[in-house]
Amino acid sequence: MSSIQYALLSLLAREPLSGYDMKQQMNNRIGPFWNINNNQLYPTLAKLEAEGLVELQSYEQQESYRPARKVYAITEAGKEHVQKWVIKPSEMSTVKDEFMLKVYSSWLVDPESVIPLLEDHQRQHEERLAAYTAKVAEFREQNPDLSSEMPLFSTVAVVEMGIAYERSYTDWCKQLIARLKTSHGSGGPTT
Amino acid sequence: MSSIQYALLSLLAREPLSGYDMKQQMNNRIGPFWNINNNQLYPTLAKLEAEGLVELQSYEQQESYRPARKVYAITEAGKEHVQKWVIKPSEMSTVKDEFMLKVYSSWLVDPESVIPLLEDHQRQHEERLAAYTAKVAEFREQNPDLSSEMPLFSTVAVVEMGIAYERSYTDWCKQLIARLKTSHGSGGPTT
DNA sequence: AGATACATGTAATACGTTACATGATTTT
DNA sequence: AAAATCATGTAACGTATTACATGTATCT
Repeated sequence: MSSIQYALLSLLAREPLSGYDMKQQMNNRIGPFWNINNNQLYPTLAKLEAEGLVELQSYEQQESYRPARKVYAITEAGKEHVQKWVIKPSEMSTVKDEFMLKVYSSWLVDPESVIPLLEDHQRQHEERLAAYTAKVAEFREQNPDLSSEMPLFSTVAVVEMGIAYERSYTDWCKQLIARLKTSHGSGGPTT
Repeated sequence: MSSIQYALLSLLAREPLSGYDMKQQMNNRIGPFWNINNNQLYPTLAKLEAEGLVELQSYEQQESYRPARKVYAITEAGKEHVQKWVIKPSEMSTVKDEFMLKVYSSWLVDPESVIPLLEDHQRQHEERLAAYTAKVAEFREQNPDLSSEMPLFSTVAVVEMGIAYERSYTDWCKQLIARLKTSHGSGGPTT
């Protein structure tokens, strides 16, 4: 079974959701570590339903022009499936960051051209860092005593990895920009 | 043009290599941020050659039972292609870490089962951290005055991101393990 | 006036993974 | 005796991306 199926089950293990909801949550909550698109979402949901891991909980007819909202819930079998998967040892994943590939070839171009790219990525990662930091603060305020059997405990853990990741990325960008600026200055005058 | 093509060009921009060499380097040097397998490698190389971005530099016949070693070099067109790609602004990539998905669902299982998984990942990431740290030290010793137009400058930059990433991951594992242990202790006695 | 939100879904294409195939030499 | 190293490549399958399709209400 593929990761995307577990991703959907992980969301449904917390509360019943529609496909639309799942997409929102995935791109907002597990956001830094997974994402999904429609063409994976709907067939995967159908597959999970056929396997008896999720079931249609309600079929709310909307304003007629809009498709009916199909809310799914995880089944007992689905929950057990997730539990078995969680405790199964796994290897580290490869990151696959195209920007790192670019940095690996950045010696081929003028530092003047690389610095704006790094500044742009720094900004992007700083934005996400701020968003995650705010989110964790909000969660902790909501519930100061998190214990490991609460869904929010795990949510916070994942967002905290997001924070650590974004902070590292931001710091690394800053450091490399500084290094490129001095390395550029000692290279020779441009004017 | 896909990332994998740029990955191969990025390697060949530094020195001529065989397909086999490229695979080794990718799984060792840009390792944390990209990887490749044979079925992508050889057709992609053929495609790059057809597009005139790389060319066959030599065709060394080996011990007869072994296929001839085909060494490729980047062309001027290939180099320009890489340069244009490097300075093109790009979005952040999504990480897609299956382990984070598991942590997101870890509230469903006993902390006693989660701790070993975290310890295992901590160990894996610590190992890579040590390897990258040693590599950077070696690079810096080889050449203490790195300037931005040297390939090694970029190599070091990428490996340093690797170090930052592995350190964050390791620290996060440690912190979460500690938190699970206290959270577990306060949960109630098992014996 | 145009973009965004809601809500489902499909078609076509591109990309990635696992396993297989050859085959002697060297290391464990 | 078994596994890894070198070195190329292919077959089959599974996963992911982009774009499209429907259709109104509301926000900018």
